[in-house]
Amino acid sequence: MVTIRDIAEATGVSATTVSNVIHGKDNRVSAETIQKINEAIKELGYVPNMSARSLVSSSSRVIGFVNHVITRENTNFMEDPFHSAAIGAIEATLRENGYFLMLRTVENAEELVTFLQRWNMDGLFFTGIFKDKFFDSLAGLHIPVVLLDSYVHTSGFCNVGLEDFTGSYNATKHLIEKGHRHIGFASPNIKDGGVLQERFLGYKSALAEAGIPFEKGIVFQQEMDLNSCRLICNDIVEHPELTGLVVSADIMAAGIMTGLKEKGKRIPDDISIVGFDDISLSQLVDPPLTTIHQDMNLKGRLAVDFMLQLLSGKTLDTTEITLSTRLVERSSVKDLR
Amino acid sequence: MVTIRDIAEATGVSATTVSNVIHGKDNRVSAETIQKINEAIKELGYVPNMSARSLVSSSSRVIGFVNHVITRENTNFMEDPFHSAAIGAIEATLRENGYFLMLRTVENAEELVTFLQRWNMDGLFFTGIFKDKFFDSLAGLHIPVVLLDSYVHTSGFCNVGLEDFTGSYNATKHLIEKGHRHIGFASPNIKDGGVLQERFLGYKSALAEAGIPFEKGIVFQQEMDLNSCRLICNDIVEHPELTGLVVSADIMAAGIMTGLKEKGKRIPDDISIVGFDDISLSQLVDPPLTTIHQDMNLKGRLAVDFMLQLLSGKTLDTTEITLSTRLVERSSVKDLR
DNA sequence: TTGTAGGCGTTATCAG
DNA sequence: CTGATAACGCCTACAA
Repeated sequence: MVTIRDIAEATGVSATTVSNVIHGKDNRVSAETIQKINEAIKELGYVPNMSARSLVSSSSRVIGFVNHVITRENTNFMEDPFHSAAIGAIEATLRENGYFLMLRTVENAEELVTFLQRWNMDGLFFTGIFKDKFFDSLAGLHIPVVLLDSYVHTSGFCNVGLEDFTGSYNATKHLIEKGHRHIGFASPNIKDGGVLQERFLGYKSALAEAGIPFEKGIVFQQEMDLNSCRLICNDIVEHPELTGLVVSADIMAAGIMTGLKEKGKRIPDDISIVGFDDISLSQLVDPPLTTIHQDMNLKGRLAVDFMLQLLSGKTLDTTEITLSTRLVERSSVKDLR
Repeated sequence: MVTIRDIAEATGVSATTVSNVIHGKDNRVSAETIQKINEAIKELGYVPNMSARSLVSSSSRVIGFVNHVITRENTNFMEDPFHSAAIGAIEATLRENGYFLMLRTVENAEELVTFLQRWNMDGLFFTGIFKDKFFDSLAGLHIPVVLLDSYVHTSGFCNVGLEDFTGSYNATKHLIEKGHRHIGFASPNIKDGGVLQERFLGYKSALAEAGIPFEKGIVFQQEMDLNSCRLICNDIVEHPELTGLVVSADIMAAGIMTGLKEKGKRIPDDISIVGFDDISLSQLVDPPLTTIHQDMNLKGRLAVDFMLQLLSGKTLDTTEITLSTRLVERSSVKDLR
């Protein structure tokens, strides 16, 4: 390993001078020396040792991407196409700015704090649902934290979110406007304070506004995989009055469409479906899915924007961005009027 | 930050002793002291500083996951559902074994080496296509390297791959057995020495074996997104003799199915399609896609197995695992016989 | 413009 | 059993 001292010896100067050149403190070093040192750095292939740097400067240039508390065994947190899209965007932008990305799932607050301290992370991205209690342990750490899709309003954290409520409200309203009156709601397990709850509330709100009584019996909660979707379909066909379904995730909508078709139901003739997310999949299913669009790449980029500002020590004017959604009409909704 | 010295002072022993306890060198410390120290560690919330540890031990417990050389702008390397699935599996297993995962895309060998040295990584996962030249710069680094889906046979690296050739051969053969004679091949851009090339060769081989002449004109290469697939469909319909299509990725197969349907073609009645990968999507499209199955989670886990063995300094009996594939018959292939 | 000294937190060596 | 000491590579005063 080539160290700063090797460069110093090779060029006949002190380590300090080399360090100064590396950090661009050009006013303290003669142009000639700078030249010489830079050449030696190239020549010998010097690369700064981040561990050493991190140790002395208590900044590591490492940013963590931490994923929700794992509940089930076997949860592969990358399976969600969203996380992956966001992470990709985040890695790219972070890299351009000289930061490094560490990926981590944690099961509890303790693990998280440990993780942070081990590497004295410079910042943290969070996604998924956390209890408020979870965040309390973070509050004392004063390190930049950017949340993705969080509804835990802990002060001091930035958040890039989505109009989940409105999106889902619009999805439901769309069905209502097309003449539907019996509209179910399907979703992965709805947890308190999460994205899905907002979407659920949006659905209920649209119903209420239209004077349609909410029925608990037509809210279906299951995992997102295909077999779970098939289970939901068993329930759905027990409700022949249903003409429409709001689904809080496209993947699930696709699964339900498949399940329904297997049972001989036609979409949208027998049941209309509106999804959420507008992942590429929604254009690939048959019929193409009417859904609520969101821009995940943008979400990732904005999250990094926040992070970079936070890291640079700026005080922010806003700490909360809520991206808007829009309905994308395709062919999975039938006009009943 | 609580340091080892804080613990030492709190318990009235030396830093060395604390260090010994932390590393389980119990034979060198009295049971009583151990007890005391462990309590203090809990009490004060001591967490080892990895930077310091890494600095002195020249091992960081950081494993890098490096993605292919980026060619296009805008390439979001997480968009491929495979990478994400593999990464998830890798992170989980690595974590269980006390390692940390850093994600990184690099554009050239220099960047890679720099990245490695900055953190003196303990190991490296690679995915995507690299030129041999790329690896040469790694060879001198003697750090454990595990490749995913590589066909660059540089000695000293482990690789977890797939029977790409055979899988694609079987896909093609399946169509032939069902009576198809005019079979096209669609794929993302086929690069030399990559997975896709193998799949392409498998296709050609099956053709040759059946005495079907290979036709360059019915090999379609495009990006994987829907619009590119639509472009392919324009070409496909120019070849009315085509009854079957082997597609080297399910996502693309799904896109082509959509494009074809938009043009009024029925699947499988007008054209039969066989995909590759068996991602969940393939069960969600209509008709469900006949495809070549592979287990991506397993791939990730095996890759970590390799890595852990390498890290423990073992000499391996095998350095190459090739996972097998199998044909999953669904409904996208018509029997022409 | 350049150099010296001290220290970041940890571990290994060697002595008590 | 326990502890002092040096070293890992780098950075930041402070001196020269």
